[in-house]
Amino acid sequence: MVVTRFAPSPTGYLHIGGLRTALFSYLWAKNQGGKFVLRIEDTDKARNSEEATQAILKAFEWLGLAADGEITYQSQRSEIYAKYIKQLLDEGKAYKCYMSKEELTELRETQMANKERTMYDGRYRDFNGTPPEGVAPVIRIKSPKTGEILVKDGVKGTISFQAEDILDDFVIARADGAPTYNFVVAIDDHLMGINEVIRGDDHLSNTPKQIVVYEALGFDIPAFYHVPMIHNSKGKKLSKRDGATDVMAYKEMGYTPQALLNFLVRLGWSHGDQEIFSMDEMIELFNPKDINKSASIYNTEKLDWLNAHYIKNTSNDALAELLEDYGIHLSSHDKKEILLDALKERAKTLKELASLITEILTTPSEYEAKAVKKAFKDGAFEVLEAYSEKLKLNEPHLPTDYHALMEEVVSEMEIGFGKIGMPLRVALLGKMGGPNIDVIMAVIGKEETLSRIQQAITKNS
RNA sequence: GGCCCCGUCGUCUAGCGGUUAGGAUCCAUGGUUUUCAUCCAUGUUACAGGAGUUCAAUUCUCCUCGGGGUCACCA
Repeated sequence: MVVTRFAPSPTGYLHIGGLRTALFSYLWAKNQGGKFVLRIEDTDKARNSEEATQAILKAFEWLGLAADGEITYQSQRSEIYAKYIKQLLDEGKAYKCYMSKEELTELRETQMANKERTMYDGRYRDFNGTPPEGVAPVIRIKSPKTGEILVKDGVKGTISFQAEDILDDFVIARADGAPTYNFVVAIDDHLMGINEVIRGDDHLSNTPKQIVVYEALGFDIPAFYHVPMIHNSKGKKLSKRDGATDVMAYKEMGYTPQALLNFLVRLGWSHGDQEIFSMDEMIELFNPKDINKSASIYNTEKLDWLNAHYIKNTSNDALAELLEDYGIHLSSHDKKEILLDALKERAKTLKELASLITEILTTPSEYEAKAVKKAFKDGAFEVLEAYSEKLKLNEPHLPTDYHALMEEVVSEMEIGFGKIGMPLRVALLGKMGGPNIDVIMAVIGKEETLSRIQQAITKNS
């Protein structure tokens, strides 16, 4: 069974890049009928926080991505790691290194001065003398000094590293006993049964080290898929400084989970010419072998388009529910259908939709000068008065009813349709743009329409 | 700097030796709309460069250039 994972370190909110690798992992697990598990890498007490973990979980919840099984916290597994450290020590595959931090720094500086690769020189690898006083040792693993390390990657192909180029006896446990990242990752992935690792390609150069750990421990090496980075417009790795990378900020901006996920799945992955993917389609069609090799630049133009698309194609009931989070309560509004039908194709975001709704439902407090100048001229008020009179004598309900009354006025006064449309629009909204006027009137009703017309005339004569 | 990865329209991408290099987005223009938006149509724009292999290279190989990632007792 395929088991994939998402393993964030809780140092902050969930960002776009993390979400995309999480999505890929999720989709592939589901596609394979496997499991997608979540592991919180909270070994660095200084930088981690419980709030960050909660923020990540909250984002997952908003997006509807659920992890299978219990969440694993590395901070609760120290005895497991200690056991493996002891095992490697006992087997002679790891050793204690008594080099002080000062000595290490000194070594590095010398190497840099000689333009050599900075690496640990292995001075305690075969040490069996008396350890120096007052130095708490770190544990280092014995890495191969020569030879080829092959990383079989499902995205990039097989990558070859030379041990002498990249490896040294790296630290697997700090002086305080805490294990390091490359060590625990290998252990956890193995223990959690993870056999397909999908992660950012910034981890590619870590992989040989993890392979060293896998081999020392006799574990099977999982399949790797290193997905390219998402870059900012400057071509650099997307970071928190690049504006909205907090996934939850997208909710605030009015994006739907569906649009965000669809946007992300197409960043670095494609299925022919298809642009729109439902969650079911993503699951059915996703395959990590189709992931791109090159990094992509983060640009939200397409996200806006997708979001508009999904808003247009969401049922009014569902929209009304989504709008609750944006301060719009429509569930009991009797003209909900008419209103949403008219507005949902005009908004790129739910936030925009919310403000469009507010705009219509609120009596205008002011009138745009330009609109007034253009609409309220030569006899415009007479036409408005005529329409008011017509309204008072009728009981219109639907947009078509209001429209019919407009037609009557137009034909009785022998004027063009523009002579009533424009003034009415400005009277109702205070500006030029907007949805069909008959729709607006039907939504706000006869009384409010009459009152807005009167107010417009009073305030603008 | 060492090591590793990458390089098709501005952006997201299709392509997997022979294509008028396709789609989407963006932008522009036209149509629809009393307005705006939607929608529809049309259009501008790309194989980083150079060698080689081949009857034929965007596609395969090498080099150059460009970009990125990584080199911790951080994850």
